[in-house]
Amino acid sequence: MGRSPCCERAHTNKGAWTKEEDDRLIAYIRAHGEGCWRSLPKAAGLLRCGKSCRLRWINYLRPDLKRGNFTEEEDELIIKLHSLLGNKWSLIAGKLPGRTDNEIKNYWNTHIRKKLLSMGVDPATHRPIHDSAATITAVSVGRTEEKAAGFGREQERSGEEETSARRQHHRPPKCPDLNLELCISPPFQQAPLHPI
DNA sequence: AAACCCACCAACCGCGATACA
DNA sequence: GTGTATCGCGGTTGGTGGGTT
Repeated sequence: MGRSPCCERAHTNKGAWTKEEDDRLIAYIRAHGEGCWRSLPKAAGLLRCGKSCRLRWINYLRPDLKRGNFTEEEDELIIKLHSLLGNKWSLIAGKLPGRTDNEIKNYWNTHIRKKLLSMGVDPATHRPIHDSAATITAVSVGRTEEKAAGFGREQERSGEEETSARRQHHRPPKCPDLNLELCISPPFQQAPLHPI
């Protein structure tokens, strides 16, 4: 037996969201709050699967989203956090109020990667590209050899990988020399939307 | 002006983790 | 303790718009 589909595909919309769908979703969450994504589409009168609703809300509709260009400070913070955490985009997003994991992931892949490469830094390992033995990193934060080897190999896109990052899923990063006070929490806490 | 290329980003997919019966 | 449903994450895809030839 396989995993059951997350939604009934025959009766769900796909692709770009319409204004009306956005409005419905916003209105529903304002009234009832987040949660129970599975049943939300039906309750909100949306022909979407719960996953899609959740993504749309988190990545686009949430009122506390910052949007707009990333600042230099945000750039540096992302690089720093990535050197420590690897592709743990949700954790990184947790340290950047108003930014989403998807947004940061996209930004990394389109901007920061190139920026680091142009600086001669391997975005996967945060080491100088032609200095394989060096322990110097692009950012001046402490990190261990073990982490350097374990993180960021995803960029090879060879199928053989995807592994290390995934295997470390939800495992706290080993950073004995740093206390970033990492915790899993929504990127930005505001007063609850729903009056309950 | 048209065709092509490229960068960006919203959205989807698959899977592991977690909750719950 | 086990099986199933649901959530949440990271990787990937595809549409679109802007730039270039």
